[in-house]
Amino acid sequence: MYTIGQISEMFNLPISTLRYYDKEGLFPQMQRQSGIRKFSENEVEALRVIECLKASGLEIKDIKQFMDWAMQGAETYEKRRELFEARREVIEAEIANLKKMLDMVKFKCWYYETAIKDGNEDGISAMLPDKLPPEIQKLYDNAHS
Amino acid sequence: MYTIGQISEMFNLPISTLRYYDKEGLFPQMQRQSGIRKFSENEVEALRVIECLKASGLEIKDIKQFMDWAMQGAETYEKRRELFEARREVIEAEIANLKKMLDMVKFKCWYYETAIKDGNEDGISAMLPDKLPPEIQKLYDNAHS
DNA sequence: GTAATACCTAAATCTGACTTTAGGTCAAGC
DNA sequence: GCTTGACCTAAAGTCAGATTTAGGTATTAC
Repeated sequence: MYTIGQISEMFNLPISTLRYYDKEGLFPQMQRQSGIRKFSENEVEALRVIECLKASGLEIKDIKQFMDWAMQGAETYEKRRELFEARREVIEAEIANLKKMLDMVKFKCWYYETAIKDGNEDGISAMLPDKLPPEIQKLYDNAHS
Repeated sequence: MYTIGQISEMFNLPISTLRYYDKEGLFPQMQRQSGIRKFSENEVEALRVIECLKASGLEIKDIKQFMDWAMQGAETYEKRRELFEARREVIEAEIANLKKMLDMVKFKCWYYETAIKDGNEDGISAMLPDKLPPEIQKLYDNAHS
């Protein structure tokens, strides 16, 4: 059993955020001892799921919907499975997009390193759009596809 | 040269968003013809950089700062390089985190598939935390590390 | 016994990133 | 000549996700 302060440190989340999540109904099982929240393993696992659904772009109200389904038991297994299948696709798409953005950023790192060495961007401009060094060309092409 | 409507379709961004970016100073070079915005290759490339910096979590005002640096020329190469180096670290960390979240989501997909097959969660509970099928155990361990 | 610390609530406030509203210009088609 | 469509502005409005404020309780430390 943990206090809200311990959970705040454990997950590196402000206490106010944990209270806000509780108010929004994201810990439907949480117990209290004379008004004070008691976070058990159940809430710790809930918080891991919350972080994961949040990272996938799900809104708080939809995370609450999931928690409500979880309270309803076996009859909502299918809905919950579908939710996670959908989040899986969203996260996979987001990783793919970030990899593309990362290639743009790596290209820009090379770009400014080179501009600093040269003192200007003229040499780089002359190599655009398809006469860049092979490794850099790959980054550039992916970032511009 | 493109109109705002063409750019809106090209980048799948609302026209109001493009006007907002312009108002915030993200297209410092943009020309106009009798009041109407003319997006050139320069602005198209700026928009690719905006999308990339935005994906890395940078705020609009900091993207504007970058555009201001770009207008100042060679004296800000080093600042711009540092910015992209920092964004690179942020994006790499975000990809690593999303991969962990993805493992949690994959674990949950398996969890509910299995619960549906079994009609309950009892069999799964009995395997937790370290007697899951090997592939699933990997997902679970990574998601809970 | 009183000061510090950790918890509590309800309600107001803040923030960033848009989006909508209300009103206007301008060129093309009928 | 007038309607339609695509553009324009400034200012107000929206929204999610917190965070802050203002007040209170309860336990421990000195």
